[in-house]
Amino acid sequence: MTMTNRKGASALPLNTILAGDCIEIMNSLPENSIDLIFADPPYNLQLKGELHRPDNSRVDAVDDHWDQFSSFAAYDRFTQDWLAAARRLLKPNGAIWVIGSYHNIFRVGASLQNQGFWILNDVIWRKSNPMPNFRGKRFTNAHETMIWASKSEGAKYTFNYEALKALNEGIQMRSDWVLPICNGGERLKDDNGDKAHPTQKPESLLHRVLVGSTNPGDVVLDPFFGTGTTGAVAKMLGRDFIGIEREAAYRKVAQKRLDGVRKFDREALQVSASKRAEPRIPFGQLVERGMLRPGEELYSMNGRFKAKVRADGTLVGNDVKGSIHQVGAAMEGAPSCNGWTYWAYKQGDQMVPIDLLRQKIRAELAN
Amino acid sequence: MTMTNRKGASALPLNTILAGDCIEIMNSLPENSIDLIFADPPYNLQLKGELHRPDNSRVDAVDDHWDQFSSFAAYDRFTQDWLAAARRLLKPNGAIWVIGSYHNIFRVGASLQNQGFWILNDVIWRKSNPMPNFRGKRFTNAHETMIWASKSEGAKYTFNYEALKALNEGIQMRSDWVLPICNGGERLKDDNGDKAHPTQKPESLLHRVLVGSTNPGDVVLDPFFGTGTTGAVAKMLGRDFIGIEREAAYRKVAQKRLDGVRKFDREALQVSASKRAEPRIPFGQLVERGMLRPGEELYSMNGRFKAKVRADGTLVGNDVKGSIHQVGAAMEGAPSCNGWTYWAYKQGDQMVPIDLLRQKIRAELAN
DNA sequence: GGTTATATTGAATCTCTAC
DNA sequence: AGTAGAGATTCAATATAAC
Repeated sequence: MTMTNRKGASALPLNTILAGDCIEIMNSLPENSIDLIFADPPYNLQLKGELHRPDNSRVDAVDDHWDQFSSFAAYDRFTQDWLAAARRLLKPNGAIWVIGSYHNIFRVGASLQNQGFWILNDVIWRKSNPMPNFRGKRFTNAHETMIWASKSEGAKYTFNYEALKALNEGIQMRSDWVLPICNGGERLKDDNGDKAHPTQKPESLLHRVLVGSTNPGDVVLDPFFGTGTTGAVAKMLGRDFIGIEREAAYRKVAQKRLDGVRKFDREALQVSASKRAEPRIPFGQLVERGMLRPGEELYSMNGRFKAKVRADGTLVGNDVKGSIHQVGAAMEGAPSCNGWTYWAYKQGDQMVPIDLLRQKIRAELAN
Repeated sequence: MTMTNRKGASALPLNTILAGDCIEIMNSLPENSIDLIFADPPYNLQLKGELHRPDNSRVDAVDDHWDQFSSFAAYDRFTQDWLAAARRLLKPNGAIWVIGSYHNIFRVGASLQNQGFWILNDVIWRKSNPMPNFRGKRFTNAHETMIWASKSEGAKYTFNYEALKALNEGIQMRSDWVLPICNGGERLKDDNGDKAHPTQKPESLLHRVLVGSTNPGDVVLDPFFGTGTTGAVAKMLGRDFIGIEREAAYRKVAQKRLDGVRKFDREALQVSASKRAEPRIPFGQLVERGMLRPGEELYSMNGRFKAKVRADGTLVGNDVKGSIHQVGAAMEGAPSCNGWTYWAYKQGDQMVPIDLLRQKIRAELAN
């Protein structure tokens, strides 16, 4: 078992599968120590009798003993208990994902809100190849719901907006994700060749969750580890994981799976970063460095306005003085304005946005 | 006001809009008399400040008084009260639909279950043209959730399986529906030319609901009638409706709308048949799905260049980072480049164009 | 009249840092 | 803790204007 020290000092059993009840084990771990929790709790499915396909073959439904709850009240108690334990573990800026279906997700969502978690999105996993509804009595149950929540309102959760936008070829990622269910070679089998776990989640789903809401080196906890999809993807992506699983059979399959996973190389783990993460360059530096001279004129990109650079890095034009942002906003009569992309200078006949000069400085700083 | 006698004998104010508080009015109507309830209750959005688009225009938010609740507890009481009144009205084999967002739907779902309703499906309305996330801080909120429930477990609810299958070009209807939001000519305007209601639902949505879960002659109740989409579609489809609406302004717009609706409007039927476009497959999906691994190398089909795949679906090579198209263009010094046909991966000795992987996903989605 | 830019808008829990 | 200022941020569908 790898133990490690983090700021705050308590030891975490990183990259291991812990055996036992998830509530007890979570309560034994140090508080405020986890960056992200991904949880796929039992679904409280209430299949009465057996289900048969039209050809009379039996559908292998989720009917394991761990999925039977006597009542909604019992399920609520269970949910509240494991959520409270999870909440204690999360760092103040940590976040949680919970996946479920209509059988349980409404109760989970209400409990999350009641405990002070702040819902950021509900995300729909739209299955591209779901099991059809054999009886034709309802809609094909073709999706599951995930809730993404921060520990509390106003917390600074991690969201790699640009990386997800890149994953989606330049268009911001929506709350509905179209991904296939886990089958084929990815679906783990037990020694009899049967599926090892009834609800194994696809790695593609966890890839998107972890790329979007964690950074390399973060600690990801999965209290219902199952066959370890969360751990496998975390390892690939250079995140640390902690798994908790009660059933020995699942732990065995998961450990074997994890042993076979390789981490992607460092360069591949770099993702597109947001501008917010880049160092801040005051406009005055452009003047100090002589990239723009006091007295030089700047022009709005829409060609409608101009202003003059002053020695202290402010602008003046149309009786307005102030920062590049303030003067731009005043000219447009707008509540705010990004001066970096609003203003340009003249180079011969060309209009060059001043943001290019900032980029030049940033490139210098990077070397 | 049309009054009519049904088996059970009590009079129902069919095809009218009742003015007042929906709980009081529902309690004044005869029990076990309604076939279907469609409810679009307040979402309790809890908006804080103002929001501006990147172009500085202001978003016209839903800040109406009817959406304000002091706490989750207050919202829960309201939900339990109107659901109890609705439940009393439903025939034993009646059913209910409730639509909501993550702000309220989990509380609604839990209350439904607590009161003995039996959830049949949760259905996702995937908006083809949602409002984007302007600040890049969350996923585009691109869907709303509907819960479909029978009055109790084992009830013989109405489900027109074949009609829905026909609506869906012969394929079983799934639990996710892609439909555009209500705009254009369908969006009702007030006398000033502004939108008459902040959250008018599209007729296509109600069309699918009513075709699927009612029969001609059924009575459909909408306790939050608004501009009367439920009534308009019910009238077109030959169902009777009862609307309840507290705000006089909404009632006025709705009545005018209803007066203009003809039964079996052909055009409306066509609106509901959504066209299927060829799905766009972002390159990132090949990475998420494990068809290509982060760190793997791609080669240009002309054999001159190579680049490495990153975890967010971008490429990196020769100091250039970006999409498959951007990096291809940069390497060739070309203004643009179709990365799908430009790049290939190695399979043994073979070079396989990545477009083949995209075709594989498309074929999967067609099923 | 027809085609091409430009403007508007939609159920939204939508920033971060320094003072 | 609250405030002020820097500065980052959008997709699809209509409607209207311009050419």
